[in-house]
Amino acid sequence: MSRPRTFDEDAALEAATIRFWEHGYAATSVRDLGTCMGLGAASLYNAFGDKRALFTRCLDRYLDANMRERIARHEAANPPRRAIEAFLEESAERSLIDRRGCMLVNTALEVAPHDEEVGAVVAERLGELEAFFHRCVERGQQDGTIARRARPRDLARLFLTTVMGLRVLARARPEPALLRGAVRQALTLLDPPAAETAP
Amino acid sequence: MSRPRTFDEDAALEAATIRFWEHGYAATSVRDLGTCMGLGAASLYNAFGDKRALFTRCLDRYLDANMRERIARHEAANPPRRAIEAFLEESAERSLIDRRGCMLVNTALEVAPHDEEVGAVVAERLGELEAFFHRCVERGQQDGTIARRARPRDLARLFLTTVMGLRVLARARPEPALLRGAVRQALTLLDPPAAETAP
DNA sequence: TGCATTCTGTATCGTGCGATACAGAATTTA
DNA sequence: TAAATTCTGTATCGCACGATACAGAATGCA
Repeated sequence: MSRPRTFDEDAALEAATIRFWEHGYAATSVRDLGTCMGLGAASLYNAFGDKRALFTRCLDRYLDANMRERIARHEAANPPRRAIEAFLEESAERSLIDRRGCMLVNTALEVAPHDEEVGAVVAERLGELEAFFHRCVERGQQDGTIARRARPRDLARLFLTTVMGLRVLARARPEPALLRGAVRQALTLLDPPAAETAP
Repeated sequence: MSRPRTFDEDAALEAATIRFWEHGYAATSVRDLGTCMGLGAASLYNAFGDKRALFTRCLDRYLDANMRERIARHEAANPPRRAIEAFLEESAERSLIDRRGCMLVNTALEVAPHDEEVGAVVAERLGELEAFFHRCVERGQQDGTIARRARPRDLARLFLTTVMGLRVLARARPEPALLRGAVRQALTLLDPPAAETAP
């Protein structure tokens, strides 16, 4: 009943997500959003509530399409050790290619400290990423591809920290050698003691 | 000649720095600054130029009083390996105690991507921190306190990444076990191969 | 066809922003 | 003491912000 929408809600959300991703929360105005979504102010408020509600929908959308997608993809396609390697390497390469950075990291710094609800979402998603690393380390240690000397909990914590750090560094120093070097060094923690790796 | 200032420029800069540190660049208004600095708008603009010029002075000030001070202090008081350990541990503890996070990290994400000059300052300071780690690793490898298997360049890059990552995580998950675990794991890279540390 | 309902475009609200104008107060130099 | 210069408090500029009001357009249902 009644008049139907003349715009594609999903496409509009996608456009808004990109805008928030590129410019952050505060620096994106409702007029910016309306323009890039192709909506008047009335349609925007009618369909999505206020700016903050739209942002949280975009954040969830981004995290599903990026973080969760990446975890699932690497975990499905690779054995545990390789999944860790692939995730970290992809994080570095994405940071080098895409100047927008990571919306999760941007949000963790800009919004999370001043917004309890957003903060909880960010914390939960960081927990998911940590859990991914933790699973992979445990399984890799079981199948012998990952050195057993490290505690899975701490290793997962460091990998999580490394991903966050890569995203920050990339914003000011998008240098391949820097990011790849950091990843290479982090991944040495997976190697067996090595000392004499020879047969 | 002429009427002298009735305020302490250094104290005013300190107050402005704290404000920018806590709220970031965009979310700090010139009126906020005037209030916390105890200045009218005219005095503020007369003494410091516009908002952006004041910010860059505050950023430099912050980095001198924090990052450079910390590097110098740890490097002067400790042998190289211990300097790295102390710096990373202090980074974690500061992140846990001080909810403001690190102004360098905040700026790297909020301002650097949209401001070439600020971006150059951030990149240069990150380079200083990387150089500190690099020096310590090289010296520690020479005096035998740091394992020789790692490349100093990559190890320095990872430590830099770790510090950045800690600051991000702390904003959304200020959990001692998380930050300390990551630091503990990063520092194992300094240990000799260890192979069978067991009895 | 006509009523109820939901969309959409436009105009506008009140607020706070960065920045400036200006007059008067305070100080040095002559 | 008078002139010149620089500070300071206040008032205000034009603008963009997030949000809303309202009338008209478009649909479903009776």
